[in-house]
Amino acid sequence: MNKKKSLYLVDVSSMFFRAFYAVRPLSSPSGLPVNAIYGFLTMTIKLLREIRPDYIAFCFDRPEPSFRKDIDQRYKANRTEMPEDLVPQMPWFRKLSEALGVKCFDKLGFEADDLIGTLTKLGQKEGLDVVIVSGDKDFAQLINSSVTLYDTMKDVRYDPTLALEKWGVPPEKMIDYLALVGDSSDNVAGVAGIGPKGAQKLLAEYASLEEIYEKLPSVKPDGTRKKLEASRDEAFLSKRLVTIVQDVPLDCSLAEMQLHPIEREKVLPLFEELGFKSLSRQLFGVSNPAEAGAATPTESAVASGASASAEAGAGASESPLKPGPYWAESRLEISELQKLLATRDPSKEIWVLHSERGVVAGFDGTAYQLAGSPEDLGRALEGRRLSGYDIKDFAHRYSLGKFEVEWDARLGAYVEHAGSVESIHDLFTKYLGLALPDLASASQWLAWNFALRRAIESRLEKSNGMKVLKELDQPLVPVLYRMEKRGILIDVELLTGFSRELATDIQSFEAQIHKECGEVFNIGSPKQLGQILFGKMGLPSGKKTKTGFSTDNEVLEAIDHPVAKMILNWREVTKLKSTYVDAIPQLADAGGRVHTTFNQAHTATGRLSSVNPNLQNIPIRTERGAHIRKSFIAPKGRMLVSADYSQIELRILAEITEDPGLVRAFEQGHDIHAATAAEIFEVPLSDVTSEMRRQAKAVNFGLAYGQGVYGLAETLGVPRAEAQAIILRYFTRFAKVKEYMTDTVENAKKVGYVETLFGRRRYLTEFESKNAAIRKFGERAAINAPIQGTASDLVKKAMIDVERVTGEGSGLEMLLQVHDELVFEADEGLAASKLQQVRELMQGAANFKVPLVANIGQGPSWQDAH
DNA sequence: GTAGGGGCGTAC
DNA sequence: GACGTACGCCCCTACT
Repeated sequence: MNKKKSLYLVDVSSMFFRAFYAVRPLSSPSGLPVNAIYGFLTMTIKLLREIRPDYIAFCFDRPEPSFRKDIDQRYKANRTEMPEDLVPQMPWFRKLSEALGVKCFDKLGFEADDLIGTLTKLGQKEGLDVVIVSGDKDFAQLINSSVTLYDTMKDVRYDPTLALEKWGVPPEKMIDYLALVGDSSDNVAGVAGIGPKGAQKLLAEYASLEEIYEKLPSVKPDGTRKKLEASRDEAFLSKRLVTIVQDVPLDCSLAEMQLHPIEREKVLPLFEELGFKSLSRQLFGVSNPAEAGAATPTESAVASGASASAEAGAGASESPLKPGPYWAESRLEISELQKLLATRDPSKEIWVLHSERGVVAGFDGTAYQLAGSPEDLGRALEGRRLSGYDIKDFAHRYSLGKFEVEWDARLGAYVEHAGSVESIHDLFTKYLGLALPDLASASQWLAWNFALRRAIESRLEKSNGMKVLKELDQPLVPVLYRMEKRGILIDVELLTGFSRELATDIQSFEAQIHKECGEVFNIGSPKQLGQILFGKMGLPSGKKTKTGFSTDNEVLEAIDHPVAKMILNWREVTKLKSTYVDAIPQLADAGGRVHTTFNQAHTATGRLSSVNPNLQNIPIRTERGAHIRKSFIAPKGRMLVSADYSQIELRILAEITEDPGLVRAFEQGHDIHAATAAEIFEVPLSDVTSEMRRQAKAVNFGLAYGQGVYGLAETLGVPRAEAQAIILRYFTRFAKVKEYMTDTVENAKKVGYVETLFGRRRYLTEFESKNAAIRKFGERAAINAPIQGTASDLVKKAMIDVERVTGEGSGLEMLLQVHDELVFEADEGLAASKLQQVRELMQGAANFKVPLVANIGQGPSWQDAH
């Protein structure tokens, strides 16, 4: 888990070219185009803060031609002129690099590649891990056991093994490979007619270009020998051109390449000139560091047993890199860790932090850099109370057993401000105003994590978010961890068979559609489909999208032509096949179980989301969809159990609004849609027709989303006036609901956020927009978030309660959460009282006036459990 | 070859 | 523009 020091060598030209194309046109206050500069800075900052090299150098090409032009006049002669908007940005790359404290190199007569080659050699001599940052495959020739090539765009690090896999030749043959293949972007000819495959074949047999030509007579007299003969001179010339020079006379020492702290007084004026306000904020936090909440990282008051001699370290405003050593530091074998913890109170907090540099553990005033096997770490932490960042992820990485969460910074930040929380680096910036906290040592890692905790907690206290964090999100972590670890069994054979059936269906639909349309085209391309249906066939087109005709379900359903039906069928089957039937088995483990990951710090409302695979959108509504639920099964001797809340969001709407009509309907246990229909159509419950109920149901569904007249009219397929009338009657009968909507929006505009009944906040900035559509969107989100969010809080609470009476050894284990539904695996002979207990815990998850109702079903598959 | 936006469709 | 919250597939574009 401990590493050699690293030297990062960056090929700057490849970086800014990528940046130029990747970032939309931007200009500075003075009109200078700055998109490439902006992209370059984003990439650089990311590299500095997330990778944190020990040494780093940026290498630049010079505008003058290099020695390669003297070897061959054609070299790089095919290069198109630099884009007009990039030219004035050129001087800035170097200026900014230097301001950021990065050593820069260029040299007349040489290219960046040669400087990188030379510095690579230097780094190796010094015993460093050298990482070349570039997307250019030419550098593969430099790869060896201590040199890797890092393509930031693809986030791949090529070591000798990966390089062999990628280019089919080992790094030491890469020069010969390039000489054979050539490089069209540099106008290096190579051997005409020989491409990657041919070169790989040759180099599998021969050691080098020289050997190939020495033994040319032994090369098979197929086309290859002729091609080689014809291009002999080009091949050797190419080899000279692609060989990176490793002994450029450079006067430099390693010390100069040490990563320096960013000096804000050098950088800020440049950023200001360029108009990079957001980058300034990102790098340095708010302009007044005092506002950042914790510019002075001191020891967290809650940390158990931490060094008592903590003193305030330097504030971010003085030096963003030194939190000061608050903790003693030591290296520790995990076997030793186990001994150390043996006599320690398990309820006392232990910090655990995972990073590229390994694991840091912290307790009793000491930060330990751990060494040893991941499994041993899992055992050593059994039954402990943990603090860190993304503990669920940590638990999976180190196969934890039982544990509790004292503090999870990812969740803390999420509860503090709902919305996607991805990296801890963003949190350092957001809460501490730090661009580059120095995290080189275990104690520094811990010290900054303490500071981060203090900063987030102080905001949580102000917003009353602590309760949500401590009572809902943190206790949920071990529950979700176990659910993910268990996974759910799928019937792979059933899916395989279904996949074949779907393939046949797809073929037949395709044939019919192509015949009907009179030509073969890609039905999956909305563009082609639109042209055929609305252009060629003249069918009635409906809506437009940004790029052309809309071909969505709604439009197709309105078309009275057999081909429209066929396309709808085709869509359904291809969707099911590609998204579910074929994709899910690929994610199953050896035992046929799939393990989703619940993202607990992502949605705007507090809901969970599910990825890899998403098991929260498994089809259910159509007949074919139900087939897919059939393939989620329980193992022999067990059953699947599904427990879902009935009408949870409408009940919450009733609870929040205290609307007497709505509350009464639930208290009396009426069919809520029928009861709503009775109210809005002013008929006795017994006289409600199915059409009235259908309309009321649509109104009920639309309500929580802030649906308007237009939307309801669309859903119901009635004129706007009629939809308007229905809504009007609804709001007359359920006046408190109307009041809630008005009040919520008004209050949200005033305070900038909305809250769930549990106190979870969602901040809304849409009201400040000049765009009316965006403001309207904010209003609907304000109406919806408390409802959806309260439901989500409630289910989280239920899960925590339920897990206390279920889990390993109980005969009933929770596997999935689908917003208002919990899915379990149960022993076949499980006592009915156990399920009743689950039901009651769900119904009692909150102390509401409105009754909560949960229904439980069971069966051999998820489909049957409903 | 590939990354990202767009279109679309699935769930609650 | 018109219904909230998600994830993920395929297509297309514009880059390498």
